[in-house]
Amino acid sequence: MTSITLNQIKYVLAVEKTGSFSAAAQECYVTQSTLSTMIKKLEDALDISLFDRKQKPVRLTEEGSKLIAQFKLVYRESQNLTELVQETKKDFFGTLSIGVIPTLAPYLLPMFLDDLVTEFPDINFAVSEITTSKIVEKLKLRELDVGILSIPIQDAKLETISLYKEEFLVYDTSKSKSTHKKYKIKDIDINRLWLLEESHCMTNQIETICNLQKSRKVNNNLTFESSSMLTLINLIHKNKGVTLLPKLTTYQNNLVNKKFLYPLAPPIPVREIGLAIHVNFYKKRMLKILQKKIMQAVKPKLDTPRNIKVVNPF
Amino acid sequence: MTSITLNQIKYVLAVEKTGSFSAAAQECYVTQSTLSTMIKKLEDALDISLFDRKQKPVRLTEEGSKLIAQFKLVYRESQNLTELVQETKKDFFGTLSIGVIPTLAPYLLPMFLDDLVTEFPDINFAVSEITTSKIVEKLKLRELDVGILSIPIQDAKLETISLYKEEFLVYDTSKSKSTHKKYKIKDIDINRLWLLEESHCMTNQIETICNLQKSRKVNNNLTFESSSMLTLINLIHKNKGVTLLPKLTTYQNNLVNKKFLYPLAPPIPVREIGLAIHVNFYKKRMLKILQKKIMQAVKPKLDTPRNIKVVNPF
DNA sequence: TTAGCGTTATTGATGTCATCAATAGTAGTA
DNA sequence: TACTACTATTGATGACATCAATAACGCTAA
Repeated sequence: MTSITLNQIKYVLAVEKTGSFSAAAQECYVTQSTLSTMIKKLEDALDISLFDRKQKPVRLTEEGSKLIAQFKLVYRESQNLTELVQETKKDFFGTLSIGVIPTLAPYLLPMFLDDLVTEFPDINFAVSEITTSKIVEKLKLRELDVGILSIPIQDAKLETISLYKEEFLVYDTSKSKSTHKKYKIKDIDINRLWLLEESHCMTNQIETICNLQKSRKVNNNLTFESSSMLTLINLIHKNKGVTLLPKLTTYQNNLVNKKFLYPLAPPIPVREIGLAIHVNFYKKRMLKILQKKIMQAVKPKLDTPRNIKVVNPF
Repeated sequence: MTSITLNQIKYVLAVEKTGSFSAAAQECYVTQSTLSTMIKKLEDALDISLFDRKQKPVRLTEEGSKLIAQFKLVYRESQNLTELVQETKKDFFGTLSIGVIPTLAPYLLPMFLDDLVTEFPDINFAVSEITTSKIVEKLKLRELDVGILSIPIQDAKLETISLYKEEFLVYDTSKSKSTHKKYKIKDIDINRLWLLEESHCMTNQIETICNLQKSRKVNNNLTFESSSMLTLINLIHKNKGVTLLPKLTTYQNNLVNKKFLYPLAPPIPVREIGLAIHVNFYKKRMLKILQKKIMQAVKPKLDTPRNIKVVNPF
């Protein structure tokens, strides 16, 4: 024996309201025969006649009258559940912990974070600036919800969502802009190349672009290790050095002097930035919001060149 | 998009309670895969993850936690509805209007009515003693719920339920019992035959049994019209008359002298008594109760002879 | 590191149920 | 009697729930 369904209840209430099977069927967007069959099926299951069809309009039986209030209550509460679901989906609440790599945080976060925090006041955003390896580790331990980093990353337990592609520009303080139209990779004076310490993907990416060997030293008697873009750029200024900068790092960045920026010749090396989550991450809707906010903030500031080469961060 | 079903709610509550999909599946008497699929289906429809499967035991998500109380409420109210249905089926309430023919009422009603009224105090029994034609008319007008009468009756709008068959006995006050073993139809002295007025089925039945013509007078200068069995029998006593009596009229009836009763030879004429209702009568459960009560009261008091002939009441 | 175990997810086949179109049946009216 | 409006019934079909089998995953012990 099958139990009462909410659909059947809906049909019963429609007949009670309209006093007509055919009108009720219209209200429920089914045919009259469907509604007739389903109400009969319910009556048979209950072993109770709910309606007296011979009366015009159709009326409840005495037994039907005794039950109708409870039918209404069940249906109302199920509607309340549906409404509560919709409200729950509208309201974002809880905590979203975000890890951002240091070569992104200073330029990307200001682009969207204030807007995000304002629009979703009930969400507790916990943002930390950590390297890719830390992000991966914490994601896997489920101590972090989402990372914003350079992709692809290869880990079976993680999943990534692409946000945008960002070209590398040459930042060469030894030259003036009028000298070169397009800077070729081979034009880079690797003896003046400055990089962040090795835990940064961007470092790996630049080394890949320039075909550099690992464990390279800048000068014969100097080992430079810093995680700070600020330090890096100031040293470049002082020593007429050169490095590669992702395009967004140069956007509205007073630290970077535009006259030392050179686009590279195609295929233009780019880094791809995305979100990373654990495969069983369940706050999917917050993720979507984050994704949307970032892309909305970034897209107007980036062209997407045609002839590009995504540089692997490892 | 399909809406939430009570079955899905049941599954969700079982998982919330047990903290395990497989345990919940057992509780719901379905396989784990069914339960897993259906909960996933619900989550997809709602676009909300209700459970965090990675925790052991399985736990509600924050969103799930916000919704679970309402899930419980809907389910509880649907259970309340089911319980109310069962209660409604147990309780008999309202009015049952019963029409009984006069040749039955005096002997049949005392057999079961007190028992019936006592057992179902919430039912309002409205019993009236009226002839078959009045019963038929009122049934069709829906002014009467059920008639107790001699069947068959032919009417497309009515439906009958057989209760029992009741043999006719000869009641002949001119003879002593030792004279005849079995009374034959042809032995009836039709000149001393007394009958009720013509609106009574029993009168028609006796005339059919005895092959009498209609509009017959008892005596040359006397027209006898009465609806009262009491009058009939008293006149028979006074005039050494004869009539046919259904067997139940003779049961524990001090008015009838047993020594004047004679069984008839086979094929024994019988009248069949039954219930009549309108085809759209909906108080079926009360009807069943009435049927049961009558048959329980009558059956021990009637043998069912083998060689019988049902006499049509018309 | 591997094997084993317990648990959840997925998939294809199958049974069950809801639905519709067509039509029968009913009652009322002109 | 014909027509109309309404409810019931029936067979075909599409949608859905279910199961068996197996994959995938995580944990633990050897």
